[in-house]
Amino acid sequence: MQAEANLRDRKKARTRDMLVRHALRLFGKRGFGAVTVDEVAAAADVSRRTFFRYFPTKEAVIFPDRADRFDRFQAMLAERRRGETPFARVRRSLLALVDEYVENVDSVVALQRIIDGSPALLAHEQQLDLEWERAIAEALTARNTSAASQRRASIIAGALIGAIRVVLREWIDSRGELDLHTLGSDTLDLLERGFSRAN
Amino acid sequence: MQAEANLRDRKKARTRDMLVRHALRLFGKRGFGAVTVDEVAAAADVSRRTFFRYFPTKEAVIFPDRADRFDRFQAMLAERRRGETPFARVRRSLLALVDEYVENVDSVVALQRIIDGSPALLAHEQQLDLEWERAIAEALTARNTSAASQRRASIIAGALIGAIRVVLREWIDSRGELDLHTLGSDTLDLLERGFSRAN
DNA sequence: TGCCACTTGACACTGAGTGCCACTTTGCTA
DNA sequence: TAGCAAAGTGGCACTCAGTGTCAAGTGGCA
Repeated sequence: MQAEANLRDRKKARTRDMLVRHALRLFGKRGFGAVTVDEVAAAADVSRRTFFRYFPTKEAVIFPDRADRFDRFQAMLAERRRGETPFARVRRSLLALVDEYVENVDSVVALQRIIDGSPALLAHEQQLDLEWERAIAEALTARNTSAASQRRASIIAGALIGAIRVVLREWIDSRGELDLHTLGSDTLDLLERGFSRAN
Repeated sequence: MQAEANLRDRKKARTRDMLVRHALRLFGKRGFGAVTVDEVAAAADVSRRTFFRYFPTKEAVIFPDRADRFDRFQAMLAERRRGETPFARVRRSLLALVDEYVENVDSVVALQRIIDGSPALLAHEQQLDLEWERAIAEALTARNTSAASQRRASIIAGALIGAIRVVLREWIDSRGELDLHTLGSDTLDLLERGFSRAN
């Protein structure tokens, strides 16, 4: 993104990276709850106060680049193709993210192990999903802005996120053994066709 | 439940009730974040330490009887009727809760207003939904215990909870103007028949 | 080089949550 | 009904997350 950056910015990026790296290392070794922010800061060789200048909370250091992924997802949603239904656009955007996950199985699995060890992190993770739900709901609303239509879009978005959460969880629990692309595709089919149909 | 209770138990119930009552009052007036546990405890005329003997966290005092509702839901799920499909059983159990909500619109709306004012409470609320998701997934699994079948049940449960969350939210935002029973029923139809069908 | 803006560290403070212990209240039995 | 054991409570000290403030350090740029 920012190929050119002055020394100041490079230092900041480096500090941030150090904090994330050491946080993940320590949390992975001893668990999220058993490591204090002081320790993370000390490991990254900055003061405790500086940690909180880079991350608003202790939890936030665990989710350093979720915002980027979300941005990519939104860019995908914005890209409209002729003859593509709103739902198809959401499907395409979601499935496009599959490769990102598959390519990083190991780190995703390791991260999830840390998250599962802390209710605070699990809660934080779910909060982040709300953004996705809103984005999907918006993408599905199209131009028809009747209240009922908007409601329907929101409900579908909620169901999608709920289902996707489970699918990702299953895939991670299988340590990447399952085929995430098939799994995701089947799940979208399931929701599109309805539970009552044999699929 | 426990019609007979000795003095000790009655005192405990009373203290707990006082804590909940004053917490809701103070949070409702000034917001969750602006009220300290000390103040709640003082209002209920107990020590801060005692507050934490009744509730594990500050958040917990907001959700005092969710466990009861969940128990009732599970009891409903356990009640099997002949010729009833698993999905129909879930539908019946969910719709049975509608009246509970409708009867208490005002307190539900007031509570939601408090919850919406605090990310911590929103997160806590979502965590509680996971129990429901697990219960529904279990109810849908029936006897077929193949991995694929269990996965399908979990996915459907996730989608259901995701959709229900949105529906409840819409209903609360309407301050109970919408017909929750119709809304819930339509939503279950939507999921059962699939998004692609015109409903 | 020197000035300005940005970044950092140190310190003090608030509030949530926990362990511990002494004290009081309640239940129960001899 | 006296007295003991158990349950409940208050107070205190402590850890840790998170915030405000300010002085000192460091890089950008003319």
